[in-house]
Formats: sequence, C-alpha cells, structure tokens
Amino acid sequence: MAEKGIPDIVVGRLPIYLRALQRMRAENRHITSSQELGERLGISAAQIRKDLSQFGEFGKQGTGYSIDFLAEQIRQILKVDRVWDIAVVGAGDIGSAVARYQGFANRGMRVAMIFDNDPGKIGQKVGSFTVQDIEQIESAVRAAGIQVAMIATPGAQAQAVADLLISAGVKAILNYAPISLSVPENVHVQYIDPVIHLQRMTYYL
Amino acid sequence: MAEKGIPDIVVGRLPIYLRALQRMRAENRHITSSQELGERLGISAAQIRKDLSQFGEFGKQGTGYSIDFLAEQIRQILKVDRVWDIAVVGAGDIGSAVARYQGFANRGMRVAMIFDNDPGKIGQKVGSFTVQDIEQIESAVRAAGIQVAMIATPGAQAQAVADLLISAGVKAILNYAPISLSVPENVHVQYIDPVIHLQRMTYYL
DNA sequence: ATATCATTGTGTTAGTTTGCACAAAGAAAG
DNA sequence: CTTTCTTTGTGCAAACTAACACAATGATAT
Repeated sequence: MAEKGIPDIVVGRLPIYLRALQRMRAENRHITSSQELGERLGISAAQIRKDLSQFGEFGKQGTGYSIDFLAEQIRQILKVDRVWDIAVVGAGDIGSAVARYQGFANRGMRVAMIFDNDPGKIGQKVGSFTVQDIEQIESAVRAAGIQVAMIATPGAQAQAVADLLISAGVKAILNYAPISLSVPENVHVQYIDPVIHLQRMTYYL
Repeated sequence: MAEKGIPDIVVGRLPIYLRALQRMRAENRHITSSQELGERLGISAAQIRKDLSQFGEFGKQGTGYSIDFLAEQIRQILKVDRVWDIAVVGAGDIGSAVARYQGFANRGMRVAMIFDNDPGKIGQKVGSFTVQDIEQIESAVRAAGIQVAMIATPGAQAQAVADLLISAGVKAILNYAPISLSVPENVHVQYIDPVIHLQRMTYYL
C-alpha cells in the first residue's frame, strides 16, 4: 500500500465508495463488484478498480469484493476506523443544525464542542452541547487535542476564526462561510456553500 | 462566447470567481487582476485567464478586470442574472436551516417553498414559510414552474423524493441526503455531505 | 514622443486522469 | 478434470486539464 503520491482526486472518491458500501451493508448485502458499485455511483467500473488498486488488492477475481472487508480497508486508509472529535464555531442556524446532525455517527466523526461570540447564545444548549464563548476556543480546542473543525460563522469572521483554530492546533477545516480561507500549507480546507453548487447547475438550465 | 463544449470543471470555478468578485465589490474595490484573484483563491492566474477566455474577452491589458463588469458577465453566463425559485424538501434541522439561510439573497437564489411528510410539521412555520404536505410537491412545484430543488430528507426517502421532483419538472437538485441519486441524463445533481468532506481530509492527518 | 511597466489572451507543452481491453485467477457447471 | 463464466488488477492509449511563456496592447512616466 503506497502512502504517498496518491492523487487527491482518488482520495476524494474513497469516502463516496465507503458511503455506498455502508449503505449496501445496511441492506444486508455481503458481496459486490466494481460494476455494481459503479452503476450505483455513476462512476466507471474500471475507475473504481484502478482507484482501489492504488492501495492494495482487496477483491477476488470471479467474485468481487467483500463489502465488510472493503469498507474496513477504506476506513483504515481514510483513518476513520477511529472517531475524530470536531469543534463547531458558530451557533446560528447552520452551526446548530450541524451540531444536532445525526449523520456523523458510525462514520468516524463526532461533534465535541460548539462556540459563538453572541452573549445571548453563550451558555444556551444546542442539542446536547452548551455553547461556549469563542474566547475559549484556543484553550478548549488545544486541551482536547482537537484537529478537525467546522466554521459556520458569517463570512466576515471566518478568516479570524480560522486563524484562531489553526493556532490551537487544528489541521482540517470544513468551512460553511462563503469565503475562501487563507491557511498554511499543512492545514487542509474543504468548502460547503450551497449557492456555489446551485450556480454550477443553473449554467445548464 | 461559446455555448457548448465548455468543460464542466471550468463552469464549476465560475461561481467561485463570482463569489470573490462580489466580496471585493463589498470592500469597495473596482478593479482587480487575474493575479490578485488567483492569490485570493489559491488558483493560478493563468488558469483564471484561460477559464474566462472560454467565454469572451473581459479584461483590459495593462489594467486588469473591472469587478462590476466581470461579475455581471459571469452572472449572465451562469444565468444568475435572475432569481431562481427553489423548493426545499425536508423540514428537519438541515431543511429548516437552509430555508432560513440569508446567504441566497443577491446570489440568484430564493427559497420559495418547503415540504415535509410529518403531520406534526405540516402547517408549522419555518422562517417565513409554512411547511406543506409532501403530497403536494408535484402540483405545487409544477404550478410554480420550479426547476431547482434541494433534498434534505433522510437517505431512505431521498430517491423517492427525487423521482417526484423530477416528474414535477425539476431539472437541478442539490442533495443533502447521504446517498447517490439515480436521475435521467438531463437532470443535474450536486451533493453536500459534510462527512464526505471531512473524511477526505482525515486521510492526510 | 518615447520608453517603461503591467497585464491580458493564447499557442504550445507538460502533466494528470480516465477508459480500454485483456491476461490472470477463482468459481461453477458438466 | 475440463470447460465456461465472472471479475479483478493493470499496461497502454486516449482524453482532458493545467502551466508556461510570450506577443500584443494599453497605461503611465519622463
């Protein structure tokens, strides 16, 4: 299994494969093939085989892949064979929805704390969490050894929050604010902005 | 301006350029360059110039781009020089947060209606909308001529909802449910699943 | 006027990603 | 045991994407 030099675009497809495998498992299936997976995902079977071959040989010729086994291998590759604690910043509609979201369970993620700068929100409950003062981000995140965070603040504050998180040791940020963040090379950022996705589609309408 | 044969990956970057331009405009700037834009976005200047050149010549040598003019051109290309009404399906945490989201204004999108199948939610207010019965999707969406929808239901119902929306005339779906949808060729789908984004980053940690 | 500077748009080259097609290998059937 | 069927893993070719590098052009300074 190679550790370096895997194209990021390949890494980006692994979570999609994993999600499909977990769904199949929930349907009580045990075996699948690159062809079946590909049809479900709209990806060519050859591409799936080639992607997986970057990390090892997980299938059996003539049979296909064991769903349980392949899912476990991908979990290990993505390091989601453990649970990552996540800090959420921003307790507005988006931050609150994320903090209550049930979809993290069994997928290697868990919201651990939530912050806001609004005195009216600090101390209130959001799901099972008490909103903490944004002033405490650095100490709380550092103390918990948290490496993953989500930013759900207005755009104007997102960069300052990112800087704060990074100085507290965060290495991966999922940014819901509608702004591109500037971060050091060793920090990873992903973006979620529904408008970006929608505008990409209206081009074709 | 070519209408066909533009790579989708180029179309996908246009909303990002537009978002950055709107932000610059909000900072009261009037002129920018491919270099400045590139630094802000982490994209090479040459790439930005080549992307834009697919649609026309919008810059001035020696000077750069007029922010207002370029933004307006991109709006026209993406067809967001108008407002698209959107149907939201699912009035849970995610659907509610989306329905109340203020970030659609001025970006060509507007939530127009929201549906759920839970009798306890139907008739309740979410932001300024009254939750409608999912049974009414087809007639309501068709009557309003809506072409864009967001699915924020549990995964188990997402495909059925998508089928319903498509039969009502929807041509673009933004899917928050953690499942790949199967749709006809002429229907566009984009996906938002925070876990997918997070798992893509933990690989590198 | 003329020279200098900045920046675009693009032809060409380099690099990346995808798809094809088949040998290899295991399973199933006769 | 042999044949047939299925499906993987992969070398190679094709297609796509990004980067380079520069002529062209407009702005600015002298």
